[in-house]
Amino acid sequence: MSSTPALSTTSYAVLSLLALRPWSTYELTRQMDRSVGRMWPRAQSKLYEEPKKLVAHGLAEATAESTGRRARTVYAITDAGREALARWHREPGAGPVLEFEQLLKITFAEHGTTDDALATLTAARAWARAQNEENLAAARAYEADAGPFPERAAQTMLVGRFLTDYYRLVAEWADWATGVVADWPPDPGRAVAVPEEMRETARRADW
Amino acid sequence: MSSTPALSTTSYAVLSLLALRPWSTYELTRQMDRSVGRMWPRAQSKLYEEPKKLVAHGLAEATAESTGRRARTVYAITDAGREALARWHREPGAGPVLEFEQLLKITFAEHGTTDDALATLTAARAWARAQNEENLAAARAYEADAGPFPERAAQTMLVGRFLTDYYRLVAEWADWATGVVADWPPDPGRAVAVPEEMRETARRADW
DNA sequence: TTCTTCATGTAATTAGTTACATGATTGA
DNA sequence: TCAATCATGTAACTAATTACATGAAGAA
Repeated sequence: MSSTPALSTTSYAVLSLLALRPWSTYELTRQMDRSVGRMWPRAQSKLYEEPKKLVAHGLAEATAESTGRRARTVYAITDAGREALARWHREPGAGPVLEFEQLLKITFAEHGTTDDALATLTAARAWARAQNEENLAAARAYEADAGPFPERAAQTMLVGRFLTDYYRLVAEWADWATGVVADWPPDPGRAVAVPEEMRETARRADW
Repeated sequence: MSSTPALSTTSYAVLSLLALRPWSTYELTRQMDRSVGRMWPRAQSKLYEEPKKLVAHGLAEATAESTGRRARTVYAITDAGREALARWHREPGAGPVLEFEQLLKITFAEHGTTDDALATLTAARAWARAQNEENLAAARAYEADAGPFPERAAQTMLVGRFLTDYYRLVAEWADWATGVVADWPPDPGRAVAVPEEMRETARRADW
């Protein structure tokens, strides 16, 4: 009845990090940027709230520390927290949710110019390249046995494989689409679908 | 100063649909489910708000109709709306944002059991299969020249190709990961990364 | 004629982002 | 010693979701 608000997936994401080791809130935000944010992106300020919720539920403990006259809070998981995590893992979870503004623009390309569409595709390509940069660095680190949390390499590899293939998918799609759009007339409203590509698309959907 | 709230990507998504033809709000929600929702998923109630915002900005017009004693509202784009769309297309837009709870669970698989992880992967596989079902139906329809908005086939194909490859990526990843996890001991905390797969992951990231 | 599903909409709530503020540390 | 960046946190706001409500149309 009295209510600490219910736990969300974001709560479990933070709790999962706390299961690794204690972190200060700022450290959590950094870690989120690098790792978890790839599959569960959340704003920094959210990461200042969630640990408080975890404490209210008894899943984490807060310790007040200080650097000079400035306070900081370090959070650690509790036994109840580990149990809550285990329960969470027993549910299969939600499938991927994609938000892709650039793809939305391509969908309705006829309201812009062909050059607009090409620029959009170039931006998508650049995005994939930039994401992959960090990904590649991480992969190399693990190969050289220098990745963080080496005892978790098995899990990290599963995730790394997905992300790698995902970034590559975006890049390859953007390259292919650029080739297709390059043959469009200046007004995309007059573009005609290439029959061979239509067939190939249908073929790929058939598995 | 006085403020109709600013336009969001969701606003432009709705406006793009209105550029195709006028729709009632309910029709918009159906259309969103089938097409645009794949790359820009939004709750139904949102789609009742956005058109009002478009009207306030002068980008759409509302017409009150009725079915019996029940009112309904049909929205149509204005010339200013088309110009706004064209301006929107001049900006390259944001890259894809992924939210993938199942991948998050796999990342921290050590807090559940190996069976939990396998169940999560099975769910991911099923999700991809289900999504692809509709996708395949649409691809076949276009192949048979029976898709909606045939004059937009060129754009539809670009988008269809991305989604097809994306769903397939999820399925293939889930299959591969299932094979890997099947060899884990019951406690994923004791799982060891397969060196050959590590190398392959790094190799794939290198493009 | 009743049940179910389609169709239409609003209200309440929550999740999340943007913007701001400021102390500590480092390096030019 | 000043500027820049790292570290820490809150406040205000907005976007989005969940839940609800109810009329119309078609099926049993």
